[in-house]
Amino acid sequence: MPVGVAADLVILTVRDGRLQVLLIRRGIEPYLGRWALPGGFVRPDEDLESAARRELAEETGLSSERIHLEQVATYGAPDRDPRGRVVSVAYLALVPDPPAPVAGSDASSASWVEVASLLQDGAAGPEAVADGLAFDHRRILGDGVERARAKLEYSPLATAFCPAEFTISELRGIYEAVWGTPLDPRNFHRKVTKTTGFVEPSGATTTRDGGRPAQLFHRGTAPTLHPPMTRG
Amino acid sequence: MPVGVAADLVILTVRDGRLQVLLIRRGIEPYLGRWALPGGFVRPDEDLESAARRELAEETGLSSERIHLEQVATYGAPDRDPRGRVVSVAYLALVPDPPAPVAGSDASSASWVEVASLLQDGAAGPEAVADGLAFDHRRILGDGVERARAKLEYSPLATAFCPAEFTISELRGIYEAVWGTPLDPRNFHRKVTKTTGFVEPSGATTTRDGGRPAQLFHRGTAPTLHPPMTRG
DNA sequence: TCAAAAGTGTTTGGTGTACACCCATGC
DNA sequence: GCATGGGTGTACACCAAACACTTTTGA
Repeated sequence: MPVGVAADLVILTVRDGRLQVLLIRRGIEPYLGRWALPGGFVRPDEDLESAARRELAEETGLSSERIHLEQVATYGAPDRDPRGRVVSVAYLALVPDPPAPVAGSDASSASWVEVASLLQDGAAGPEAVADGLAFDHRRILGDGVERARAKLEYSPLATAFCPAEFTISELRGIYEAVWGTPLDPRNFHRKVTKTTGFVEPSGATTTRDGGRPAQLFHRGTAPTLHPPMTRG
Repeated sequence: MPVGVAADLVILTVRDGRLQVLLIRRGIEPYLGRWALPGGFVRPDEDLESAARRELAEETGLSSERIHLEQVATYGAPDRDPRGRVVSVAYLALVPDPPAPVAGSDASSASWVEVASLLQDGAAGPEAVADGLAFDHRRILGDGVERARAKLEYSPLATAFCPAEFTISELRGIYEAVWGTPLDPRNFHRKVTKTTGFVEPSGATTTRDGGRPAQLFHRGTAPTLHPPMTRG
């Protein structure tokens, strides 16, 4: 059975207060000209996660080491790729805001696209993005986003969207963008700072968000959140 | 790149109040004579989940349709199988208590093994089960069990371990076996019956557990639990 | 009548939510 | 001073843990 194994990436970021995903405009058939998740085949002696990290570096130029990357699921319907049997292992990557708008490596171009416009209920309205994503990438994107949303509740994952130092407001902005709901700034502040190991004060302050100076924090060490954050 | 794609199964049940997993005694090299998770290669025109269901039926004789089955993760380290490159998609199956003790299809034998004895901290003590599981199956088992433990909290998954009709005590026994902690029978009863959509009374009662007759319930329709069950 | 398990009531402390209020800066 | 966002205090509702207590069966 000749089977290809690919690693596809759901690379998420929060820009302008909205959740966005990195997509590639396909330069070859099938699905020429359509948007697709970045990815590629796993090499003969390459681990699955190594392949995902390599693709991530190729597409974003990010020296992947510090980027959060986790496996989401594997997709293997026999007819998911018209070229033949391809099993795709999907990875979720979370990157802090201002990663270079990306350099197209081959004849394809990449860009950040708002997730909300891709996941409209119903089959990706035509007015959204062309005719929707290539292959089964809409489903993969949906699963990846759902994973991210769920993990924000019980893990400190939201900090993976932030630069090394951030304010509580900025962290709240991540939650609001990913969940799509407004949160009470005061209760959020209390909750985050009282959950041990979530964030730790760096001592510095900033006024970049306007108003009274805000304390800067960096990620804590807790692997899970007790108690969890609750969705609006 | 010649790559084999396999589906491996973590088949869990609760028997005698303890969490057990179905293992196969390997009849061929490599790892001849060692315990391993049941599984096999995905066929050319077969979906991944179909392959998992087929293996499940072959190993347990269970007409898989009503069995809970979900994908857990995919394992693809280049050296995980000495025969060559094999990427394995692991599935978690939960079966109600008394599935036939299994009929060995080929030269191998299958049996239920207590999970606790396989996952002792440290590298599976020698006294546990032979020299531990074949391949990277100990890790796969660990991931599968962790998935099950986590999902009991926020989903009605525990009912997948139960027959069509069950008492609240029996359901509690599932939680206690999977989590490995005792739960207060009174608070558990209240919590389960008050969480809408978790279980629904069938009207009948039974005294099979001794004492006062207990109401029988069947699974409800809620996909998730609000509020979640909490681990002791 | 007793043991055993089912199920209910009640108390108590913790936690999430809503919102009033004060603080520290830029303009 | 005033607008803007940062951060704290507090009242109330709800929920979970602990456990006393009643109910209904089999032996």
